[in-house]
Amino acid sequence: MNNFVDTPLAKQTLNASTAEQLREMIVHGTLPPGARLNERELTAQLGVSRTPLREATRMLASEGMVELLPNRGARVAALNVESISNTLQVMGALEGLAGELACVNASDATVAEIRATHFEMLADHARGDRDSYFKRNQTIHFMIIDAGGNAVLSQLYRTLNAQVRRVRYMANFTQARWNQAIQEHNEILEALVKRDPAQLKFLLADHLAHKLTVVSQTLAAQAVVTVQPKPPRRARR
Amino acid sequence: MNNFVDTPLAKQTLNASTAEQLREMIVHGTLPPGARLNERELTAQLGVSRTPLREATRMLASEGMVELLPNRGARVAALNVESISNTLQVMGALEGLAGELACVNASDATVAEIRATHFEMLADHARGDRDSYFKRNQTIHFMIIDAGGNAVLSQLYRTLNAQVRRVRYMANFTQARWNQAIQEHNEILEALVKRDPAQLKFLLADHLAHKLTVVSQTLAAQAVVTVQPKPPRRARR
DNA sequence: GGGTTTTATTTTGTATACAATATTGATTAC
DNA sequence: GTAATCAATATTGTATACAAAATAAAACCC
Repeated sequence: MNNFVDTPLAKQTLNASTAEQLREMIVHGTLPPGARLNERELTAQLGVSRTPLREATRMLASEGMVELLPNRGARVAALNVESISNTLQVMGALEGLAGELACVNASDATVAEIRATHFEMLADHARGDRDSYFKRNQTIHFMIIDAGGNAVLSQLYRTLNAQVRRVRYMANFTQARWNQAIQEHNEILEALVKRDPAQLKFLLADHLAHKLTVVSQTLAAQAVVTVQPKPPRRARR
Repeated sequence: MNNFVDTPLAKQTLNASTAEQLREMIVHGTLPPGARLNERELTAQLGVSRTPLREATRMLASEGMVELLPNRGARVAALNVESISNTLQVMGALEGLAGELACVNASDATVAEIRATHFEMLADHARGDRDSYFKRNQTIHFMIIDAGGNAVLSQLYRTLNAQVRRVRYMANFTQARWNQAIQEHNEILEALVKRDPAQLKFLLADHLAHKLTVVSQTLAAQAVVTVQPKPPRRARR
């Protein structure tokens, strides 16, 4: 029941794996919002030539992860409150749809699996294991999305989710909010088990709206985004 | 109030303009669903080298317009009932969200402009001018989407819409359905003017559900998709 | 003839080379 | 000193060259 199946040694083209690495670096914050993607540096760092690197950046651009500046290369997309708020709004609409679909389309086995994962997440909460909780939480949301059986929706949701993951909002995640989130998840599961589309839709949208609040606060606190320092330049003859 | 502002002679990079041309060819049907994108042929046809062409196909792949087959190039994404149905469902959710947002965020001037365009569309209907109607109809939907003021949503909607536009469903668009669509649009406008989010959301989702019906019928009629014939091969010495 | 292996050819993937644009440091003018 | 200008350099955009894989024709076998 793992959605991230991809044998680590799976042979793929360089542009694809480069795209993955770049995504990783952007989500992880190694390439912070606004940072220029210098081709010379990145090719040296990733050990590939410019061709696959450029193809990768083009893909990321279409995903909204980077911005293309004609004749001036690419930079990591900014991460302001507005863009994240926009993204979360869209994700809310998608989750709502997914919830409706899941109530209709999900097999009993799938619902059972979501339920099981839900309890594992409760265990994470009880232990106070935030890292594990976040992963499990993500998994549950992906499971609900996928349970809808709409591949376009699943694909889109993952792309948008990667954007949001760039915000590191762990710090602003208080115990009180955590407890509340758990309560929301209990209700979400209940609606799913009851297969109540309207209710599940509402709960998921509501859940995401709360997330928006937390993320907004975090972004406001983080204030201005990081930009990369510039290296010195070789002297002229 | 034109959303398609892009000076035709605007100087941009070759990969961007190539991507546009490919999109055009795919939406227009020159490159039918399932067709392989032969780089040699396309470079000759478009007068560019492989580098910008490949960057363009990578962008289209991330948009969902083409599929990438490792070591076997790219082909135009298939157009079956399922994928289109999935896309329209997502568009429905997005339109619903946009409707809610538009009721809250749209300026009176914007609503007035949408209203004006609506009447022009009624004129198209009265004249039986289908081409003009379709364009105007598209414009109105884009206007509502944009009126929500969520750039992520607007961008996503346009990408998905391009997919759907690949289905040529003119034939299956009966006069009865046309009349009904006009009636739906009347109600949509009314809800927008009244700024009733819930109602507008419902109507837009409903409107798109009807569109799904028509498109599904068309696809069922079109049956299996076109594939390109293979050219003969030069004899061996 | 039908199926399999071998070899030629095409096609794609990646690296590099060249061209155009942008940037930056130095130089100059005031 | 500051602003404008200019030239060196870096960076990006595009074309081509080379390598690897896939495909298709031919040769072979039975």
